Amino acid sequence: MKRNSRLSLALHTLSHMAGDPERMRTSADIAEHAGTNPVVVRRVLGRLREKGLLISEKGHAGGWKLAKPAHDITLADIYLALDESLVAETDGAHTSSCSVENALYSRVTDVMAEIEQSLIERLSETSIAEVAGQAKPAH
Amino acid sequence: MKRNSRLSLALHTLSHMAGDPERMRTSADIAEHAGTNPVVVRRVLGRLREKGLLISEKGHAGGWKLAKPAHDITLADIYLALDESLVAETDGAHTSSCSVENALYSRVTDVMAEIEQSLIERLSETSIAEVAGQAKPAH
DNA sequence: TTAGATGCAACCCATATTGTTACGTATGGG
DNA sequence: CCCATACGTAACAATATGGGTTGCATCTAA
Repeated sequence: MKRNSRLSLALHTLSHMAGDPERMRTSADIAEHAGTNPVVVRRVLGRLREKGLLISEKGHAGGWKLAKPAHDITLADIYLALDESLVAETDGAHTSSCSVENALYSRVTDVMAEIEQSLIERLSETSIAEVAGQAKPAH
Repeated sequence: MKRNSRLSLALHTLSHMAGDPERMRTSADIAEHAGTNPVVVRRVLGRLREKGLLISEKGHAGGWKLAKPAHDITLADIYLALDESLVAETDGAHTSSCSVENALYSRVTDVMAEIEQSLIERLSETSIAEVAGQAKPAH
């Protein structure tokens, strides 16, 4: 991890929400707990709303809450919703006249894609409900 | 990958060197091939010299070349020499008063460390000699 | 009707990265 | 002995990104 106060903020916030899913939280409340700014909170959580993880409502009783059961939201869902790929090689083409570079590129790209995939698999094993201290549901 | 033209430059350059290990290359030559600046090349390759992967010499016949056989330099060696850890959580402490955050942090940190380790293992399976098209040496 | 909440745009500031110029230093050729 | 050549390094500009802040429009429930 590195440039991911976004990811930290999202993970932290949703894990808290998992502990009391019906409670509406305002961006101001969340920002205070996370030590940041309401606008920053809305920016980050807005991405998660677009991906269907959160619901936001305006007005008096407005705020944010989970869009589905906490057991159905994994750390991978949050990671993916923020588009923070480690591989980040969506370039596509990359045709160089240098054969060494091409050989290198395909090898490194393969490894990175593989690593990215294992990261997602590992993150998908944990739901925010578990992080919040709730037991894993029996299947 | 993302902010690593450094890593790309290093991998590309050393892979080329593997194809003709005795040839001394100047930073100007390397920069031209890589489409960048000689100073940038010296900056990046300087790190690899510190880690014992390269040798540089000043003066007339000066330049850069591999410090050891190409078969003994893996992609992981280069990755590690640049200190471009994906995990990058050398912070250490991280004691929060929030139990949810602590639980989350330890879980995510574990996963990231594990992923970083597999990346290094995968990269260490390929030497720059192989990228340059040379066969793997029989053990 | 209005207070309180999100949505969003427009900034400022800090940081990291890359490119560039300039100059010091070492080294080998002539 | 010169000096051209190449590295070593500092200093600075340009750019990109991220985060913080302010302001205002919009929606909604009390």
